[in-house]
Amino acid sequence: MAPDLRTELKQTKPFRSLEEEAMLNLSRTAALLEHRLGDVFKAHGITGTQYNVLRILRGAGPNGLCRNEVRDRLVAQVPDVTRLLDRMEEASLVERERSEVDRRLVATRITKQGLKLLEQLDKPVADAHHDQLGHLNQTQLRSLIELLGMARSAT
Amino acid sequence: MAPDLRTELKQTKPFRSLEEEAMLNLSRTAALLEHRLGDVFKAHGITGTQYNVLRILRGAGPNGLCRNEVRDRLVAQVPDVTRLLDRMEEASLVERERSEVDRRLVATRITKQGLKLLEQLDKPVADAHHDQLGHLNQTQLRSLIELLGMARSAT
DNA sequence: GACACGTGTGTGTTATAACACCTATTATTC
DNA sequence: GAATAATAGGTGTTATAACACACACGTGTC
Repeated sequence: MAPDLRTELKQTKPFRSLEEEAMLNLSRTAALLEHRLGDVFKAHGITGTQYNVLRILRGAGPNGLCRNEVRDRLVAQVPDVTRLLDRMEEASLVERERSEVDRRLVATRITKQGLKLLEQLDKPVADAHHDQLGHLNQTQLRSLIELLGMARSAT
Repeated sequence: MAPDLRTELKQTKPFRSLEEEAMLNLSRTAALLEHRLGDVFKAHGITGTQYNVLRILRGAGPNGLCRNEVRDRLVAQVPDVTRLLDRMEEASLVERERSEVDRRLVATRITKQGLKLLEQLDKPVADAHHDQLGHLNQTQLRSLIELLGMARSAT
């Protein structure tokens, strides 16, 4: 049932190592699943990264977070958080206010409209996750999560 | 040792489902590993996607492949393969020639320079793979590959 | 051989990513 | 308390991704 990546990509040559095979499987799987998930976000006018920011800010509460804190909590590394937030502010999903205490800081908060959008997305996103990974049982999901965690913990 | 993603991202709320946790782990792991691998490519003036194209064309041999065949074999989905190949042709890594048999087709082949670059990259890329995933044993790598394959095979 | 259709490729445009650099404010050192 | 470093944020520019569209060629049908 589980398709072999080499067949999937019509590759003629075998992988040179198990590490290489794992890395390519990882890239392809992430790209495929993110692409499908991206369709859900796109239907609501945002990108996956923007969805991530909204969830981070919802979790942060009414005080909001400054730019670098948002950056550090993003799942994927984004070098230009300023303009990402610019676009979201333009879309009225977040609001920003310079701190009075430390005038270097700019707190970013999620707006009511941003919260509303997130609520609308909660179910379709959960459905998409279930569609894509629901056929793995709990043991398999836990094992996958564990192995991915190990993969990130290279010395 | 394997870090918990929730801690890693300073998340206050638990994941809503195992599927969600697996998806986020997948995205983050792929982004991290691809980013580090990207540094290797960047040091040689190309991107990860371009490296992928070179490997595809090396595997295809002297007849080359047409654009859509390249597109279908790419690990990640790229909508604009034409200009990707334009840039690589500009860099003398590939060459293109319109087919005499079917004048719609344009065969793309890897050049000697492209082959040379690939050879230079073979070792550093293998090293990077080993650095990043070498601490997993064979059983773990096979298990990871198997689970990722299953994740791609959603109905 | 004229027509509709499918396929392969390329183009125009906009949005975003990526990278290097710059400014403002605060903390630190002497 | 003046100089220096460190931190937070923003800007300018280029490259690439993403999307819709248009053109060229081949195939099948009548």
